Amino acid sequence: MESYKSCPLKKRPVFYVEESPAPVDFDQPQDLSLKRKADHDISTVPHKRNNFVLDLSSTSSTISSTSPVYRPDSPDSSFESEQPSNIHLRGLNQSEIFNFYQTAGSFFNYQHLTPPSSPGSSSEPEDLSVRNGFIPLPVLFHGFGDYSMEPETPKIIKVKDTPRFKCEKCGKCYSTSTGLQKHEQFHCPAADCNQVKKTFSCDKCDRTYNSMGALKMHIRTHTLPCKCPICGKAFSRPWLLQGHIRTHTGEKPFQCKQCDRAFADRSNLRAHEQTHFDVKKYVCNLCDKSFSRMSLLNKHQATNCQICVV
DNA sequence: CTGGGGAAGGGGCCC
DNA sequence: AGGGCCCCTTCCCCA
Repeated sequence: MESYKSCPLKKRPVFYVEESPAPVDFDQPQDLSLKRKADHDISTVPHKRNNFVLDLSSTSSTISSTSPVYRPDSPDSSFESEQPSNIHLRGLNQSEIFNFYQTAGSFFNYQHLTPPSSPGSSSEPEDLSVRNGFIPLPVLFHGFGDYSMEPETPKIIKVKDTPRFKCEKCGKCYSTSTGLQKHEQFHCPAADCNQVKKTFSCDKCDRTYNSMGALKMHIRTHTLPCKCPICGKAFSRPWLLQGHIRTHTGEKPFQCKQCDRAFADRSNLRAHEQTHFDVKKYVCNLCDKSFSRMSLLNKHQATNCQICVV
């Protein structure tokens, strides 16, 4: 059983529940949209303590619910307040129970949902195939008090288990392509597969970045979309152009508090301010001489520091 | 030669 | 996703 507790809600795998008595159409891609469907409006749920029954004894997979519809993927619904209080399995063999856990565990997204042993494993759970006609989950949902084993007359809703965006490596399902891309790129901390993180490389210089946004930002250094209206010099970012324009206007908005000097660039002011200190920011750890800039320290250590050179 | 200033590049974060 | 901003860094020039 995978836990997605550490995943942002929208990035968790989503299992889709559709209110319909029709047979499951496994050929159609699952609609995993986070947008609330009109016929699934959570506002129609009269109470939040639902009894769910999964019935796989018929040809179509169904979940029965004593309440109209539970929509865990509704963006407006609170996971904490709208969890079903009971789930009952009916007509399942050991393998089907295990499969239910594999899917419903992600669907309901509760780390509290303890899976049974996989079929054929050494630690077979007790035979729960018949127990008042229903199979209770060994561990239900913490914090929801009603653990009655007797569901009320169920309303049948259909379950589709065909994900639209599925990770081919680990099988996790996502509601959107971007969700899957994020998963493949960075991986949920709770994920147990070990894919290599995807990188985005620049076609022009082969530099690589760990996000498309970072790559796009880098590409601007090649395209240089920001042009100076005065001299025509091009820059990668607007604020670089802004700083450049100050060289034309002579504007120096960053003034030193220690002296009267002013600078067009904040970083240059910061470097200048270091010159006022007896002990400057960048200290040689061998001879204790300090410098206002790292470049000076590096230069010192490379050529001038007698201790370093020796 | 050294230190400082000017200009610019670029990653990361926040909105 | 993109812009703005912060911060650090680098390169070049000059006194």
